[in-house]
Amino acid sequence: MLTQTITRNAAQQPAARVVRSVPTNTVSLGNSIKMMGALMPFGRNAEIYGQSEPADYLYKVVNGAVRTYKVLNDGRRQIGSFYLPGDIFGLEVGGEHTFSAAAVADSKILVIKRSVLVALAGRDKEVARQLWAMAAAELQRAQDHIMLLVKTARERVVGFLLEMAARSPGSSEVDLPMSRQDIADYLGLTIETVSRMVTELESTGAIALATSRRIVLCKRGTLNRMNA
Amino acid sequence: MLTQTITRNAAQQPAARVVRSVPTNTVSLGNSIKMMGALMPFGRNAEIYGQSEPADYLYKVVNGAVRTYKVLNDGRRQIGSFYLPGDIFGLEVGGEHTFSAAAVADSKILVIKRSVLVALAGRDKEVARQLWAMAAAELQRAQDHIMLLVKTARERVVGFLLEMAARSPGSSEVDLPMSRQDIADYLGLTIETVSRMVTELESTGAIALATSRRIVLCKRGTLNRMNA
DNA sequence: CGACCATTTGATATGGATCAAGCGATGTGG
DNA sequence: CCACATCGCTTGATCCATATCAAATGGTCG
Repeated sequence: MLTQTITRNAAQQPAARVVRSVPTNTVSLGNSIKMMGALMPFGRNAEIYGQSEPADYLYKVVNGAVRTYKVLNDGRRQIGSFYLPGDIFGLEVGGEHTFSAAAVADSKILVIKRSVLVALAGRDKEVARQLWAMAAAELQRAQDHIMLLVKTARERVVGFLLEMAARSPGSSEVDLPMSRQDIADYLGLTIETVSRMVTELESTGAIALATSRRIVLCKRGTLNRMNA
Repeated sequence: MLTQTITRNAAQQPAARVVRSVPTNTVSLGNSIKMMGALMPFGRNAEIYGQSEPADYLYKVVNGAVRTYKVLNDGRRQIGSFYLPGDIFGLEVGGEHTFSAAAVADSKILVIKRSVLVALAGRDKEVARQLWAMAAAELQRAQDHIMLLVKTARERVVGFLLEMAARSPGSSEVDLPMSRQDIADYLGLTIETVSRMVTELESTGAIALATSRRIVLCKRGTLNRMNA
């Protein structure tokens, strides 16, 4: 075992906790809610929040990408989810974060005070509905992840690519913001196995690599069939 | 692959959908809500609801045990969760069930109309809070499950036993209502591997088997350490 | 008692991990 | 602007954990 790769130091940006009196700008959260929030930049690998810190803020990815993850006692890292532009993360049901969060690439993140939103939800049915929808999305994500993790390496990689494609604007071409190591830690595989599976898919013509991070899904039927 | 074991027919009890004018009895749901519901018996392996059926009811295990699961195209079965007495299941965020549910052993299940509860939640803050807590528990379960699935076979089995122990009344002795096949399908392992790991744990004295379904956790420290 | 089902045990095969090295791109300092 | 270090990714060789295939054992119910 020992997938290692403990996020090496990094964090050159101020941590999210240090949100103080930043100039508030009105931005849309979810679909219809207009919320006050602070737009913060995070450098690649910068920590946004840590596991078991109080979950006082919600975050919306404006651009870039974010991963949530846990590091086990022995150093193995498991990525819980990736969040792409438009996605909201950091919503916890309990009082504190169950995962840590870090920027996968340089990102701009909208930071919203949780208490504001929760208070609002108490009065506004629509806000409450959206909070529910976020929790729902989170649960769906986790359940889909479970189904991925019991498959073969090939199926996991295919499943991952299809998932990313479904979440991307141009659905036939995927731009992966994360490294092979991130993918490996998400899929419970090693970096070598991920790489080999990608190579294999390419050699069968199921996908094509514009660059190692930019993948074209050629044979959608084949891929969908492999997704079992 | 091919863990197979497609739940063989079974279902000798009327399906839950057929809930009609059953004599309603008042029973406690969660902690404080008193709800109208129908108590229904389900025989071992009887289907309670099927995947992608409308989620019109909530269910509370009164006694026995329930599994939720999905069957993949190729026949592999993945169990999402086990529910023990006191647990509530069947709450979906969307309109329909994302898993199927079946009784692991002969069980009595309290069936509650969802619409009644949701309507009530609109008026009663406490009910709304409890619905939120249920969703939270569900998410927590899924996330814990993800962390289990990336571990070694030994760790998964240990993690499973500790989880079951934590949820059981007498915490040092566990009565497993489910078969080895159920455990295997929950952990993403084969029945043989589960059996071997149990045998191994027994031979090292970490656990003892009263019967194959009744397990005593002897060396809790050792087990916790293996749980990484 | 005998049939059936769940579980265990054994022998072998294999998918993915591990160890190791090579390669290409990116950026940095001289 | 080039030389070189670094980093991310790929490729290769080997090992090992778990799956697979097969059979024995044990418990339960008619």
